[in-house]
Order: sequence, then structure tokens, then C-alpha cells
Amino acid sequence: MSKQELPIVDAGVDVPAGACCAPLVCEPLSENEAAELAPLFKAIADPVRLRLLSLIACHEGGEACVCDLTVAFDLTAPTISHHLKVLKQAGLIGSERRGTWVYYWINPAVLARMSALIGPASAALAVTS
Amino acid sequence: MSKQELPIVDAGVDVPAGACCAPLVCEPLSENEAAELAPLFKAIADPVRLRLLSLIACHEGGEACVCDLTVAFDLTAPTISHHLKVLKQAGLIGSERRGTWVYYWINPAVLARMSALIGPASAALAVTS
DNA sequence: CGCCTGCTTCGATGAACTTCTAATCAAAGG
DNA sequence: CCTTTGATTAGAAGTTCATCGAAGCAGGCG
Repeated sequence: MSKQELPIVDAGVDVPAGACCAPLVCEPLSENEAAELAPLFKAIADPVRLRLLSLIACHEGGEACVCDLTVAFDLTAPTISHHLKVLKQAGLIGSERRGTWVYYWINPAVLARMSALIGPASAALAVTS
Repeated sequence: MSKQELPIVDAGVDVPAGACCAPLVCEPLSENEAAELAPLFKAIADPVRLRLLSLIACHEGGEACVCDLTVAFDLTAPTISHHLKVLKQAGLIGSERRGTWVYYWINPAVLARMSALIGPASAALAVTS
């Protein structure tokens, strides 16, 4: 497990220090903010990873074994492993080995941060249109 | 203006017909749903496009001229034009030429659809963690 | 110990993406 | 009509990404 596998979140974009209201509509995103937020969306900007996230979220207990996930796709195990790694590096999911199997779960905080960016924007712009 | 520039949305993923609650957590995303949602996130999974979206949203009147957007980046005009095209093809923004300038605005509905996917999921998973 | 199963890493390949320059189109004015 | 300014398209170069097969690692079990 190398150091590059640490999540790329919690790098200091918590809130622009003066952010009162909805991000994306209140004041323009800075170059740094955009550079840290884009990889989060890039992580879920793939049909396979979107379904992986959904499969994990829907699984009972909020956890899913890799073996449960692999069978849902027409892809090889290395490919699924690659996509899980991308999601994990983005901080969207966590994993742990328990005995024979490796389990994955979702990190709601990162998902919430992404939603907080576009959710208020869509609502704020909808009323003024 | 060619036919390929039509938005790729409203292609029939309104709601899975039996969706009662939060997408992503209620039942796993189908292959088709994921295939139509992923390009939406891919469109904003770029620092430049994220900032473009933010700049347009923050601009007074909810509209911004291309000339206003271009000066905010260290990129050439064709590159900005390309990114605006990607956002437009995803249905996230609309545009219109008025005299000399071309104006862009945000389509809140598509943004809302994306938020509706991940927002409820993050909330639902947060309480059970 | 030796093997088997589950999962990940490595290396390669082909497709997609970002960015540029050069050329083109569209509107406005002298 | 020609030129200038604003914006897009076309084509190319360099990079990133998704996917695979082969190899490697980690637990369980006979």
C-alpha cells in the first residue's frame, strides 16, 4: 500500500472561507477549488464506476464484497479492481479485508460535498429562470 | 448548427418507473441508466468546465458572454469554445447569439437531475453509518 | 507444506481527451 | 466591398484512460 493511495480529499477546500450560500452560484470557483473538485466528479463519470457505487450503496449493510460486484459486469476482475481503486483514491469508498474477502463501503461525506456544490446551484437557478 | 449538437439528455431516464426514493441507494443503477448519467458527470469532471459553469452561474442575469469567460483562463479561445460545446452537448448549458456576442446560460434541470442522484444517497448513507 | 481461490498489480494496446495553430464563419462599420 | 472583431470548426500532437492477459500476493484448507 503506497502513499499515493491516500484520498485526494480533505486538502483544504472545505469552504471558501467567505462562502455564505450556494457554491457554484455565489461566487466563481477558484482555480484551486476547481482543480480539487473535478477529480471527484471524474471518479464517478464512468458508467461502470457509477454502477459500482450504486451496487455498494444498495447492498445490505452498506457493504459489498468484490465478488458480489464482479459478477454484475461483463468485465474481467482486474478491470473491476482498477475502477474500485479509482473510487477509493477519490475518497468515495473505503475498503477492508476480512478473512478471505475484501469489502467495500461508501464514504457519504465526499458524496455530500459533491452534492452540496451542484444541488444548491440547480435550486437557485431554477427559481430565477 | 449540426444535428449532433442536440443535448443527450431527455432520452428516457426520467425515473426507473418504480423509483420511490433515493436513486443510487434504493436499487442498483441499470446499465442503461448508468450509460446516460455518466456523460453528465463527465461533462463537469474537468477544472475548466467546472469553472465555466460557475462563472456563468454567478454572472448577473444568469448569462455570460464568451468574451467574459475567455479572459478568466490562460487558454486560447478555441479551447474555451470546445469546453462550452461539451457542456452544451451534455445539456448543461444553452446558448444564443445576440448581435455580435454569443451568450451562455445554465440549464438548472440537468444540474438538478445530477444532484438528485447523489444528494439523497449521501444523506441516506450518512444516517446509517 | 502445497494448493486453491479471491483480489490486486504490472505491462501493453487502442480509444478518447485536452490543447494548440490555422482556417472559417458571422456580424458590424468605414 | 473590404476590414475588423467575436466565435467556431478542422486538423494535429501529446497525454490520459479503459481494458485486457499474465503474473503476483494473501488467506484458507487438505
